[in-house]
Amino acid sequence: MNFYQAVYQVVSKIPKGKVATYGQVATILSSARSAQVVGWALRALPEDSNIPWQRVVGRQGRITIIHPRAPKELQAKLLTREGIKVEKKENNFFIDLNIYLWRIK
DNA sequence: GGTTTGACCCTAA
DNA sequence: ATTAGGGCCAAAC
Repeated sequence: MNFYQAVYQVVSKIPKGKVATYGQVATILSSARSAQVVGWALRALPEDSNIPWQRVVGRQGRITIIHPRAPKELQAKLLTREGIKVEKKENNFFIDLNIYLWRIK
């Protein structure tokens, strides 16, 4: 299994209503400095994928997506639909990690 | 196999 | 507190 597949496995485990950070996913994969590669993996997903890519955000809870087919407004909308409160400030979207961060027991 | 590319993150100032 | 700069690393060429 390649790194991308491993990323998809972890992301699939993020429960609905929670979010994880790129760095967190990388850390789970014992590759703490590969946060950017996690983003790369998600960017490679097909549009009709069933992977919950919208549940991954930046370290500060900010939506950092850059993808023509998936604007950040879409990610914000999908998260809102899952019951997550998304805050818009200055053309950016933020999630309160104190509330919504996925914590592994 | 060297080079390029960033849905990132940490550090220093 | 806020920001610019640079390191990171797997894939695609």
